[in-house]
Amino acid sequence: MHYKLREHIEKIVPLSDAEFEFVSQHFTLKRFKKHQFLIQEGEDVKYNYFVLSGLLKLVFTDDMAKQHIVSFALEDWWESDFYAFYTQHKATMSLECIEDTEVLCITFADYKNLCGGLQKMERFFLEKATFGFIAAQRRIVSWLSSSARQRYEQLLKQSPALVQRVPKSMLAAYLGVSRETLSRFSP
Amino acid sequence: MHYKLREHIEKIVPLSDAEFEFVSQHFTLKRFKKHQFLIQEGEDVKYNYFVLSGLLKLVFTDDMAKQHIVSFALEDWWESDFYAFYTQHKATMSLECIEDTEVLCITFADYKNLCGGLQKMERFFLEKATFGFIAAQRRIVSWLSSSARQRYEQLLKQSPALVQRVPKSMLAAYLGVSRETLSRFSP
DNA sequence: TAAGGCATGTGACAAACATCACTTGATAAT
DNA sequence: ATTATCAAGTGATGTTTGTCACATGCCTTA
Repeated sequence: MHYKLREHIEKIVPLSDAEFEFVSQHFTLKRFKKHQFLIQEGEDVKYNYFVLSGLLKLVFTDDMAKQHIVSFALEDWWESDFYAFYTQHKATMSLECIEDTEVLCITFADYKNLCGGLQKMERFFLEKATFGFIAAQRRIVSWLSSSARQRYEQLLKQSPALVQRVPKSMLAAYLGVSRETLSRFSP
Repeated sequence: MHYKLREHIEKIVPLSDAEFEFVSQHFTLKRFKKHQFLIQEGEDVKYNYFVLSGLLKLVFTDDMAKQHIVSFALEDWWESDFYAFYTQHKATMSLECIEDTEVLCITFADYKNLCGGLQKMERFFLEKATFGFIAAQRRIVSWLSSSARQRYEQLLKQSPALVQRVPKSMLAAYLGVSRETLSRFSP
């Protein structure tokens, strides 16, 4: 069961059958339909999510009610409002389905328990957090050093699969440009 | 020795004297003068640095030879070209002193050794990486949802100590606006 | 089949920001 | 004491991007 999770973890740390059985017990499977919310701004954040299939967007809504896409989550990604999840505060962002999506959920208590019970999993999450930080910092660098058009072209190169699965208006909300400006980039 | 490091770690995990002695053995103390480089773009990244005193800037230089400040490192911060450090690639950024600075250095081999030898330290670094990621994501959100002027005002509020220690031209390079534009924000 | 919703493109104009050139004042070096 | 060097402010001008308005085409659903 959940062979995708096992393969994902074993890219970083090898697991015996018994160890993976222990890991499995901490997760529950959930399914969501397009447009459903996994996290709503202002509510509690019960889970960290591992995406088995489908596509999610993590959205921040500003004072002008304008929506900004902080991150997309495809297959094999972990996603949540991490600040809210790790500190047990209310959500400052929402997490919404762009497509029908299957996820494995883990509560904060189970996350702690899993890391405490199996050192390999602490190492796994350390690796994930480290490279998550590096990826976020690279995005900051690309903001600092490139124009909106260049960032769009980088995205086309680096994530062609994503580009084909989401409307351009969402890519605009992710890149931080208006829909109209992005529309004028094509030629 | 290195009581600052001990206090810093003990904010997250308590340590016995023997445990801290073990931790200490993995670090070496170095001193640098203003304008010296701890990391040079294109070279190997031997260390991750913990800042005891002073101030560093992590700089990315683009194709137009324009310099962008990815991050400042004050007392009690960890800093390095993390991608290069963790993957043992060549540096893509440089790390330079803004003031005379004292750091504790740890090599990648010693980092691995420390995490393997003392589980608490793996938990410590997991906590650091997690909240480092969250902080980077918040900076992305502020890029997406605010103007240059608003980001400057946020910085003035959130890091008044930093603002007083670095020239405005560096704040501009950190915020991603020109020196001249930032200069016109004051009134 | 008709009607509504959504994604997309485009023109006109305004706002934000960058760039270049020049100046001033403070600090550091000889 | 004099010259460099650097931080910082400011005017003039151009580029990039946002906003508003409207049109088109596609898909869905009653």
